[in-house]
Formats: sequence, structure tokens, C-alpha cells
Amino acid sequence: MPPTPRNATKPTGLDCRLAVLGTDMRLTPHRREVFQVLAESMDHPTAYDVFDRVKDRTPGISLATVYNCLEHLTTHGLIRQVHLERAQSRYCANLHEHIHFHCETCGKVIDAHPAAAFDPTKFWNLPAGTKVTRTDIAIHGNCPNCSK
Amino acid sequence: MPPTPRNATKPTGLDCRLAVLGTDMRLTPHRREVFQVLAESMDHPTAYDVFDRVKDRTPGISLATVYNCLEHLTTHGLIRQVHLERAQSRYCANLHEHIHFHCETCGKVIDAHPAAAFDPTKFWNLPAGTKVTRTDIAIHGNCPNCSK
DNA sequence: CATGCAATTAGAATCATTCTAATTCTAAAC
DNA sequence: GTTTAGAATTAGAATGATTCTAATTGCATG
Repeated sequence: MPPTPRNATKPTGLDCRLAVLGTDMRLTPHRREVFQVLAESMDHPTAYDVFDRVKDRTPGISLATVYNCLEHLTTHGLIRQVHLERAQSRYCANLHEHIHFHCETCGKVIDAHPAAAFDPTKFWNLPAGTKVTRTDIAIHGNCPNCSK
Repeated sequence: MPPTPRNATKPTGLDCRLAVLGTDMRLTPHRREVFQVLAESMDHPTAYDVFDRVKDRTPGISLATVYNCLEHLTTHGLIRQVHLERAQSRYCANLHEHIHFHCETCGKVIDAHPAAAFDPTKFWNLPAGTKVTRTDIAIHGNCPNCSK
């Protein structure tokens, strides 16, 4: 077993993910905090929301740093950026394959996990030779609470 | 047959749509021009693109007016607003049911028409009691030209 | 402990869009 | 035809999210 590094902290979900994904991203305290906040948030917060929550644990952190951290975490595949309409970006630490449901009444965003394999080319005609890499799906409507 | 109104102009797609949809939107020259430009555009232009094209026929029109017209046409169901990621809004005069394919290489947006009925609730688990009103779908990848 | 590069910061800049307030136009009423 | 009320249009300011800039700080390595 390799010696524990001097400044080692308790492993978190982030360490796990970094290990699994094999990324080489530097793990700074800010990035760790931003990830931690996101991992504890079930509501798909915006950058500003994250900033607001991180501030309490890490006073002095700037919004720019939060944007930076979110961008790094996103490009390294540790979190997901969520876009609904043209509203501000939201972030999500759930890496399981899923799409988002958006309640038009209360604004809540709910993760929806796959029930069956989905192949977009079965449902829409694309020009021959098109290569699909990704399908962006958001379901809109009313959540159980709001449709009562 | 009712008498032709004094200032009647040649009927356009817009008149048709207004008749079909039974909307009561006032048909001003600007709105007509904005619609016409969009109807002739196959590339899902942004508000600014539309402004740029309308300018040539209607010098002096302002970007604010174009935004206004696009909004009115959209809310009256005469055109569609398209959102891809968090980029600026694009507009589309194709009212046939369709979704959009976005080429990640050249940026082109292509209309994809339905090949089969699609029910999102068959593919993703939503909490019991959820009411779906709309599904937003965009396919990303490479168009035939760019995947060569 | 120096060195260099990455991270962080505050604040400015940008970009799309919306708002405001003033002006002009239109359609219907008179 | 003229009046009038409401809608459309305008330029420019304001907003809000995000990105950029330039300066500073921190960390890892030699």
C-alpha cells in the first residue's frame, strides 16, 4: 500500500470519481467544495445557487471561481451541465444516465432514469450519413404535486 | 365573396396561417416582412440574422422591432422558437411537427420529421402522477457532409 | 528556497435579450 | 374625413448570465 500523502483528507465521492474516470484534474479545496455542495444538492442549482451555498463553508470564494470550478468539473466529466430552454445553466452531480423533467408550474427539475433503450433514429428521419453522438431531451409538464 | 380591402396585398403564407390558426394578430408590414424573411430562410436564423436580412428590404427597422415581431409571431403560433444548448434563440417557420438535428462541426441545424409515434413515458421513468405536456428534443452529431 | 505554472480573484467586458419612455401608426368611432 | 384610443415601433438604456482580463496567490518540483 502506498504511503498516505501528507495532506490527505477523507476520501469523497469526488476522489472516487476521479479514480474511476482516471482524470488528472488537480483537486483544489475550492473544486472539492464546489463538487461537495453539488453532490449534496438535489435541486439542480444554478452557478449562482452553488456560489451561495459554497460561500457559507468557504467565505471569500468568488462567483468567478465557482464558474471556473463548475467548468472544470464539467469538462472533466465529474458533473453535468443542464440546459432547459434558454435559462441559466444548471448543474447536476448525478452521473447515471438520465434526462430531466421540468415542472412548468413550480420550476422543479426531476431526474428521470431510463426504462428502456432509446434510439432517436427510430423516431425521426435524419439525412442519410448523419452521425448521432448525443440526444438532448427534456420533458416538460406538471409534477405530481402541481398537477393535483 | 367579401370585397377586397383597400390596402390588400398579395396573400402570403402568413395570411394562410393566420386564417388556418384563426388568430387575431394585427398584420403590420414589419411583422409581415419578418415572417417572410423567416419563411425564406432554411437555416434557423437568430434574431440578429433575421434583423440583418430584413434590414435590406425594410431599411430603418430596429433590432428591438425584430425581437418584438418574432415574439408576437411565436406567441401566436405562426413560427417556432428553437433552443439549442444555451446559445441564442433561433427561429423556424416550419410548423410541421419536427425536432432539430444540430451538427457539432459546421453548426448547421436540420429539421427532422417524425418517422414513428414517440412516447417519452415509455423510455424514462417519471414519478407517478406526472403530467407531460411537451418533450424538447435535439439530436447532436455530425451532418452527412461533416462526417465524411 | 526559487521557479514556473495553475488557481483564484475582483471587476470589467460582452452578449443576448428585455425594458422604458417617447413617438408614430392604425382602425374604428364619430 | 377627423378624432381618438390603443397597439406598434423606435433608440437607447438596463439587465442578467457568463466570460474575459490582468493581477495576485498558492502549490509542486527541482
